[in-house]
Amino acid sequence: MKDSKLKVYNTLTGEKEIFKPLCEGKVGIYVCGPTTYNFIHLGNARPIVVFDTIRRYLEYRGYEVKYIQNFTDVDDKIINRAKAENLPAHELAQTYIDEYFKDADALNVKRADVHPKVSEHMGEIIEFVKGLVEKGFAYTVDGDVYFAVKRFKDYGKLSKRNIEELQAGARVEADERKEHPGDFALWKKAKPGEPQWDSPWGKGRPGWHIECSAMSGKYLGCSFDMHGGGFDLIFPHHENEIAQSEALNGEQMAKYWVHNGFITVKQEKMSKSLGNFFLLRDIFKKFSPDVVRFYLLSTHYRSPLDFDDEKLEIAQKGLARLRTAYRLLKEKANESGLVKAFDGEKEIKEFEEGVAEHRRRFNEAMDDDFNTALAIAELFDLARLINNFTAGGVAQNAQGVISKAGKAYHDLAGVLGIRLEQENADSSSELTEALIRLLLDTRLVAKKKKDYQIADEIRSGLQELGIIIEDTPQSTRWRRGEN
RNA sequence: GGUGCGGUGGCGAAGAGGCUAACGCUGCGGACUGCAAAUCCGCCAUCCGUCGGUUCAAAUCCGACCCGCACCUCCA
Repeated sequence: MKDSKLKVYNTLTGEKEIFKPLCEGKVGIYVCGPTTYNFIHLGNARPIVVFDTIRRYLEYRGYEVKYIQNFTDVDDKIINRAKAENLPAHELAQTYIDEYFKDADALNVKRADVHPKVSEHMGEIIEFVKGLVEKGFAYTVDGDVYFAVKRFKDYGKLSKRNIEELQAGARVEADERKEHPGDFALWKKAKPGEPQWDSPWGKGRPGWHIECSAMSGKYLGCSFDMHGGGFDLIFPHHENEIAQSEALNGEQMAKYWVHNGFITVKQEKMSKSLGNFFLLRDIFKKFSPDVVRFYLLSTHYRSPLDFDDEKLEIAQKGLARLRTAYRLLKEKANESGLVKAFDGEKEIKEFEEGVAEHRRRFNEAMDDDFNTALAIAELFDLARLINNFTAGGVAQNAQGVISKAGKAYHDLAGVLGIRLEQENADSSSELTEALIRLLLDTRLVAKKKKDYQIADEIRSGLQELGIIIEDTPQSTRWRRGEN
């Protein structure tokens, strides 16, 4: 297998570039995580799943990945919501951090190496702001500290705008105290009743952007490999992070800036302000987290992805198809010699080569800017190949290749975080399984007597209970319905 | 107004100079089945927003235009 080159689209340069980590074999990734004032919605889930998949792929390719995702737990929205609910802000934030993990775990998202919180990094943040003031990139006005965009010559390089344009298009009224309308707060003076911390400029709290600069620096260093988030973070959030970090450290903050596209609803961005958002846990009532993850990866991460139930139903069917192939393979791997005396050498060889070919193409797809849509297509092809091979049963002499193929198939799906083993949704006790078996045996007797009415009644009765049965020449197998 | 992204079969979605335009869903035909389910096989875009241009060769490059979306303000 020749080692192809991984290419990544870099927002900074606007091009797909060969991925070359700063330090060979190691990758540092920082992803902007949620502001924890509510359950996460589908739009929040996309970057979480996308970057988790990127991480998994890099690990699969042998990189040692250090993955950081923050929680913004000090913020206006949290404060407002806490007030409304009459709760301490930190308590509210912690609640939704806990809830975040429930959703993310369900989506099969691996935990980051560190999930830093703003509230636990005040020291680093204050030091950072102090540094910027000392270097002359920031100024103080009445307890607030602002970053002066005009003093940072590269300002606008990520979002491709210049400072004059910003001024022209500004829709917010200029704050008279700022040197330039584009200047943003590094530190905000405390208002009564709000969470606050001591600082050289008096009591206050950090601005939004500074946390990511301070925390990424702490865990990944001044310069790291990849920084990710949604498209809407390019400006102003990431632009400002770059300004802060590069002004202070004098070196490039992150080498690759990676941004995912939006989830849309009827072609419009899903967002809180439009009110057209869907909470993940509401979607989970109808579709399993695995289906949601599969759906999110079925389109390239930079393209917009429209949401509606029908799309999820299609994803559900697709995932079921992949799982069926795996299930059948497992089954055949245990039915050795049942149907066939032996498989032909030629067929076995072709099958093995086919599997290797699909793995190669899967890698190629992922190497091309993490093209999960294409990678999934390879999974479908692999499923068909497996179904074909196992169709007539698998003989003893092919058991080895079939279990190897099963492992390869399972591994590739795992790179995308897709679980081929359907978890037993609810506890199916030994007793219920035995009872189902008993019914199926009874049905077989009925079938032998050609009493199809009884046989069909048992089948439809089980189906209503969510049990789907499939007759094979040898016996009858059963499974739980799709989900 | 500025900046960026996109328009591919009934639907979704890959492909970015040259093999029959992947893959999934749907539909149709067939195999298997008592009937199903699952699976397999076959068929379904002379064509890739429109009009020009470059080229031996273009969904793929260039130009103009039309349409949609996003960012420029908290937002993943």
